[in-house]
Amino acid sequence: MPELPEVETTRRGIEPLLAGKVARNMLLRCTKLRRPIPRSLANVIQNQRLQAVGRRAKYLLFDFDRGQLLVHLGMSGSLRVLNQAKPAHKHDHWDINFDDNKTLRFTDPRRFGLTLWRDQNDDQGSLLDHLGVEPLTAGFNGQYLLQRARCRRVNVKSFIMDQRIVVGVGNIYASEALWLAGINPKRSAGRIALARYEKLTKAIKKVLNNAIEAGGTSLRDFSGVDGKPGYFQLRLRVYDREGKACRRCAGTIRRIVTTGRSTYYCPQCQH
DNA sequence: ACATTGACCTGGGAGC
DNA sequence: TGCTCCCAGGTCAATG
Repeated sequence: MPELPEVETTRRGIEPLLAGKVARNMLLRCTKLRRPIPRSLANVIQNQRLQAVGRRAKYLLFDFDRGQLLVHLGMSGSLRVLNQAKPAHKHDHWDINFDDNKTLRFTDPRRFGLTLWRDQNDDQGSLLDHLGVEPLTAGFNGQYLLQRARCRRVNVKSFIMDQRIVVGVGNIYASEALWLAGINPKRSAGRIALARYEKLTKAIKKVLNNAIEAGGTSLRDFSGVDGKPGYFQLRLRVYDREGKACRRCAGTIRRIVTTGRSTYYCPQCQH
C-alpha cells in the first residue's frame, strides 16, 4: 500500500505526538511478519526514549537511546497513535506503550511489513545500503536518471520503481508521474533523452509533494496516524481509471500489465 | 549484470 | 448466501 507519501504522512503524524516520550513497554501479539520479530525486542525497547522519527525510502526509522527501530509497512501496513485502552483488532500485531497513555500500534493484514531493531551489535543496515537516491533531493535530476539508464532495456515504469535507482516511487505514483511527464510507460529506459528525464524527475517530485500535502492516497487500507484517510485518490489522473477520459487530451485511459503490475496510461498523449 | 517471474499473506469485490 | 477467481499501494529469491 504505502509509497513515499504515505510513509512520510505517517512519519509527520507520529513525530510530534511521540518524540521525546519514553517507551514503557511493548506488546507483541504476532511476530510473524516478513521476518520474524524477536521476542526479545520488547525487553530491548523498554524504558528507552524515542528521540526522533526519520524516514529513508519507504522505511520509518525510530531513533531510541541505544539503537533504531526500523519499520516497513509492506503492502497493507499502517501505524496509528491511540489511547492505550483502545481494544486491539485481528491484525494489530504490536503496540509500543509510551508515557501519557499513548500507544503506537502497528496493523498489517497481509504481514508483508517489517519490524526490526538495529544497534551497534546488530547492524542490519544492509537493508538500506543498496537503496538509490531520495526523489525529493537535488541529486535526483534528469542527468542522474539519464546516467543510470544507460544501456538499460527495461521499461521506464519498472525503472523508476526500482528502489536501487530512486526510492519511494511505487505503483500508483509511477503511473501518475509518467502521465504528467507525457512518457509512455512501456518505453525502454535507455531510449529516453535528457530533456524528457528532466521533465520526468520534475513530475515525480511534483506528484510526491502534492500527495504528501494531501495526506497520501487512501484506496483501501491506508489511513493517517489519526485514522483519517488521505485524499490524494481524488486527484489521481490515471491510476485505476481504465476506460475513462484522459484529463489532458481526447484519449481514453488504458490498463496494461508491465512486469506483473497494473499500469495505467493514455496512449494518445504519452509517447 | 540484467530482465522476468513467482512467492510471501489476507481480504474484498465481481461473477455465477 | 456461498463459492471461485482475480486483484491489491512491496520486496526478495530464483531463473534464464
